[in-house]
Amino acid sequence: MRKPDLMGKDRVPSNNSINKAKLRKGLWSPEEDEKLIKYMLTNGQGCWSDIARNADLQRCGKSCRLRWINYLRPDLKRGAFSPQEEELIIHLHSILGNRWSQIAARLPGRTDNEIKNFWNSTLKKRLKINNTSTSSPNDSDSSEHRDHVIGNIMPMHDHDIMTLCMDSSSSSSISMQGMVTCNQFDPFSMLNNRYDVTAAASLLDTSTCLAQVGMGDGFYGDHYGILESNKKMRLESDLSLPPLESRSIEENNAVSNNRIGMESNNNNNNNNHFDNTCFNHTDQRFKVEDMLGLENHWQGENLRMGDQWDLEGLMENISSFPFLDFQVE
DNA sequence: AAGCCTTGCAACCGCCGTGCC
DNA sequence: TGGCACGGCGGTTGCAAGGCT
Repeated sequence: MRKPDLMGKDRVPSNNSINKAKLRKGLWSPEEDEKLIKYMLTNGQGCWSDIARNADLQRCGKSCRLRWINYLRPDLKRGAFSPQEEELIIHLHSILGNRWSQIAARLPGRTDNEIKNFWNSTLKKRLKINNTSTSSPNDSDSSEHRDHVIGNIMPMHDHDIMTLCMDSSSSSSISMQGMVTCNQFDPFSMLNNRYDVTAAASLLDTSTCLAQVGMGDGFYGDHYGILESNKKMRLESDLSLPPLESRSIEENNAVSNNRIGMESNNNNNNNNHFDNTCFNHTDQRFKVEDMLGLENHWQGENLRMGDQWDLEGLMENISSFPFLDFQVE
């Protein structure tokens, strides 16, 4: 925490920064929060320096952006991280490293700052303790589960991670029927037998779903190379990377701003209520790939929010998945 | 009760990439 | 092509609150 502080205190006003000299630093007051919230809900996201100016905030745009993203955003989750979230963070961190924004993108309602803080203050410490206390001589042969069993934290199966993502992604309102189908197949329980055709088929369902949500993202792009060179060996861990969260609320808000204040909030799936907001995530109409940054042209191209994914159709196009090199009978 | 220590986390800082002029 | 503004990101700081002695 920082004390509210006027920049003028220790800043020498320059000729071209008379306005900057008035910029505040430190903690945000409730009044400032209110101004920013009001402005954002009325006007949506734009140029942050304009927002700071137009909202009558003596803050730099950067500060406004940070405040909004990390604290005021309506879709933010509040409260402690659930065990599933913890496990997901650990899992993602094992894959992504300190790319907090990437991790946050896969944890709906959580910010990179929040995750970073949580990692540095809690998880890092816990893992350190666990690593020193639980290492056993037999650990070496359990490399297949290395990503999921860290210290004595409860191992979480990939489908759990998937489930978590599905649940917590509900605010994005993408129909997850396809995902549910994946879970019904329980593909990960069969992963130990990689070359089992049934497992492969189930796996395909999962990868289809994942690909539909995740392809086009830079990370998957990176991993495509890995998969190309080491497909089968890496399939498990790659498939366990949960889908990206839908785009940030700012972007969603930009779409739904017209509705703000005009519709009641009937989104029962969204736990993150914001007293004076009326975001309606269930009725947004724009392409899935727009939300998810997809640029490929698969059959999901024209899917819209609320549409169901045509898994059967996708299954017919198995060969279109470049990172699957096994054959389905 | 008071002082010290630890923890959690909001916010800042500096760097980098991108777009515009 | 260089300079500037801006947004985004990861690392770091420093305050408040709670715990401990």
